[in-house]
Amino acid sequence: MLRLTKKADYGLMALKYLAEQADLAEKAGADLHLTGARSAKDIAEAYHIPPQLLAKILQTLARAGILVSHAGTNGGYALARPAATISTFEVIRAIDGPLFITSCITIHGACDLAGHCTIKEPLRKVNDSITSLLSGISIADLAEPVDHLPAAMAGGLVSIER
Amino acid sequence: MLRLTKKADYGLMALKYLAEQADLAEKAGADLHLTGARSAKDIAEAYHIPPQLLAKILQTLARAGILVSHAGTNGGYALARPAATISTFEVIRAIDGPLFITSCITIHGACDLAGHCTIKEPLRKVNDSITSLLSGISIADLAEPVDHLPAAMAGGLVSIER
DNA sequence: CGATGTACGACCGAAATGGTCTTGCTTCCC
DNA sequence: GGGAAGCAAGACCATTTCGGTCGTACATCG
Repeated sequence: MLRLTKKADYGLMALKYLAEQADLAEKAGADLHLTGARSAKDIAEAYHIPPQLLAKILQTLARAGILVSHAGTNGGYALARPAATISTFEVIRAIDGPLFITSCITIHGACDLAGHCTIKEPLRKVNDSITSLLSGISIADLAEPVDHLPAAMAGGLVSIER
Repeated sequence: MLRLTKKADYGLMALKYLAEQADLAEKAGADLHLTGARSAKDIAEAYHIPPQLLAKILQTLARAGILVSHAGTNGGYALARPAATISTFEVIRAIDGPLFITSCITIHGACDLAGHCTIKEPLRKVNDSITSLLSGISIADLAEPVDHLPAAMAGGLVSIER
C-alpha cells in the first residue's frame, strides 16, 4: 500500500545529491554560474541507476521548474532553487502526477459512484494530511543527517512486519 | 502518487456498511447471533461494485480476522469486533499487503542498493507517520459523520489541483 | 434435497511501471 | 568550424500489477 514509484525514488535521490553538490560548491566559494551542476550520467553512476531513465526523470523535473538544465559539454542539471524551498511533495507530484489516495476522488473531486460512495470524505482528509506531511519536508531535510525533522513528522513509530 | 487500490476502497466501504448495520441491529435490540450480518451480494448491490470481486475481498478480510463469515442460507459477513477497534491501517494492510512507501525498503529492511541509497532513512519516517495516521482512524470514524476526527489527523489542508 | 451463500483457485485483459533505443538539437573547446 | 559531450523528446517494449470473471467445491438452513 501507499507505494511511491521507483521514478520518484530516483528523483529524490538525485535531488538530494544535487543539493549536496550545491552545498559543497558554495562552501568552496566556487563562482560557477550553475553551482553544483552535474550531468545525468554522473548521478546515475553514483547511485547505480539506469542513466537513460534518470535522464528522463530529470527532464520532467526541469520542466516542472525544480531543476535548471544546461546543455552542451560540461552541462548538466542543478537545483533551480535552494534545497530548503523544494518540498518532497512537489517533487513527487511532478514525477508521479497528481494522484490521490482513493481512486474515487478524481481531479474534479467527483466520485464515479455519485451518491453511494460515502467513504471518500474522511479519506480525503487523510489525503490532505499526507500532502501536508510531505509538503513539510524539503530536499534539504533529506540531504542533512535527519535527527530533528519538521514538526509535521511527529507521530508514532508503528513497526510494520509481516 | 500514494494511491490505494480499488480493492482497499471497496473493503473500507463494505466495512463501513457493516458497521452501520451492526449499529442498527444493536439499537433495534435484535438478538441475532451475528448482528448485522450481510451477504456479499447485498453489499455489492448497495454500492454498485462487482459482487464477485467484493466477495473475494471480504474473504481476505475474514481470513485476516477482521470479519466473521457465516455460510449457508441467510449467511453473510459481519464485523468480528466493534468498529471502533478496527483501524483503517489494519484493513488496508490486509488487502493490499505490507507494501512500503519506498520500493527500496523491503520486508527485511534491506535496500537493494546496499550503501548508496541514503534516501531511505527519512522516507522511512514518512512511512511511519502515515501508518500511525491510518492506525488512528477506525471504521467507526468512517461510519459516523466526521466532524471531529482523531488528533492524528490535524494538519494543513493543502489543496491540490492540476 | 435444493436454494442460498461462502471458499478458493485459475484465468484474463488492460493499464501502469520500469526501462531501452533513436533521433535531434545545444553548447563548449580545440 | 567541427567534434564531442550533453540535454530533449518521443517511440517502443517487457514485465508486473490491478481489476474483474468463471467454475467448482463446500456449508447451512428450511
